[in-house]
Amino acid sequence: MAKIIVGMSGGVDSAVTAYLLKAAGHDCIGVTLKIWGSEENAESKCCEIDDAQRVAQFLDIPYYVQHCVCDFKGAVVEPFIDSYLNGETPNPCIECNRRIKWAKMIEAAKVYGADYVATGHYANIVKLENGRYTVKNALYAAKDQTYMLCRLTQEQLAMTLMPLGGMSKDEVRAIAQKVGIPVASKPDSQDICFVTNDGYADFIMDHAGERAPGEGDFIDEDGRVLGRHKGIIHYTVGQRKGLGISMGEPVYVKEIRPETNEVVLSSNGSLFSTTVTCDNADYMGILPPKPGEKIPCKAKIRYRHTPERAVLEVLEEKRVRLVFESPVRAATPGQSVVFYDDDGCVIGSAVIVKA
RNA sequence: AGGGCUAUCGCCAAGCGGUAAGGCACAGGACUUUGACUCCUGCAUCCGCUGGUUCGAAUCCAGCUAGCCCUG
Repeated sequence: MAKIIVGMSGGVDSAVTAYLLKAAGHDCIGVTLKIWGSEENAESKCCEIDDAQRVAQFLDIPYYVQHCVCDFKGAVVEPFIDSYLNGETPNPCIECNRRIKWAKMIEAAKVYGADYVATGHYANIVKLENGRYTVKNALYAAKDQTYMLCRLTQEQLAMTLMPLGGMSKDEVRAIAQKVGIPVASKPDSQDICFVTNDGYADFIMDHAGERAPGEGDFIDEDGRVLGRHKGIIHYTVGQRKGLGISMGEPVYVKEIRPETNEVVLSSNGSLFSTTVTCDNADYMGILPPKPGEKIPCKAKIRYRHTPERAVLEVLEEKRVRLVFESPVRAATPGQSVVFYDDDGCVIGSAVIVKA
């Protein structure tokens, strides 16, 4: 029997996690990180305190709320905005997991003298033969969340439990249903949690102030002006909808150029690339490799992308290049690429800078 | 000023006397931790205007209007 901090979002997954651990005889403490939102309403979808509290009460476990709005702003929201202003499409959840969620839960574990922290993520934590910890694909690929967990540290992984890694969403819901957990039929959350109602663009415009970018030109690959865009932050590479421009055939965002405030449009065909250059590399299942090393792997270009065969080439300490066996579509600057081994274990990750 | 050509949904575009294809864009929905991709559904009772010929016209005729081209 262990003492475990269970991160509770107010959703079904974390509720079932807490239930399972308690049922297994562990001493659970529910914790919700209040990450965003004002006093009254407007809570983030990642920390619906009311629901989380009801679940904790139902399960009869101690429950605490940890306030970390300030840290969250600095570690997640600011970089998120900067990234968009820079023409990228960030994955804020990845940074949030490492720098806020796990950091805070582990802090709480120390405070409450807990041995582990647990979450309702669909992933498995494994200790490899080389002694390192990593996350391994969930049994059911549809819900696999290893992508968002790719930057957790060894220390964090060493004391984390994810009991849902071998379960399907249906099984989890069934358990919640059977046990009578209050949020059993609550819909899955999606979208970035702190962007509540207005959507990304408004959110960024509200927070960017002076730096908010204005309208600019849509151009084709040869530089010809095709029309006007609403501002760089409204677009992401590979996007088709919402361009409002009729070319006879579908056109997609190929590139975003913050320096000139231009958005380059192209056909679907020219969105594919075989090599993807990344920065900010981080390693999980292996020790950081040396420049010049080449590591065969399977890589994911975005959250919903089935891993594809590639070779990871280490260029510099933090800089890598992925060379894919077959071209990948719309590699997007700002998005993380996660490399896996053949067992579905995370080798490491990096952030795309250029396709 | 003469001559020629064109005028169909926001854009492109079929249609050639028998009762308005399609693509793009757009809207709604499904999926989704990229407002992404993808998928599903919807989207001109009307063919520049006015008359005429026909059982029947966007399709033929006349006039008008607009745009383009050529010749002075």
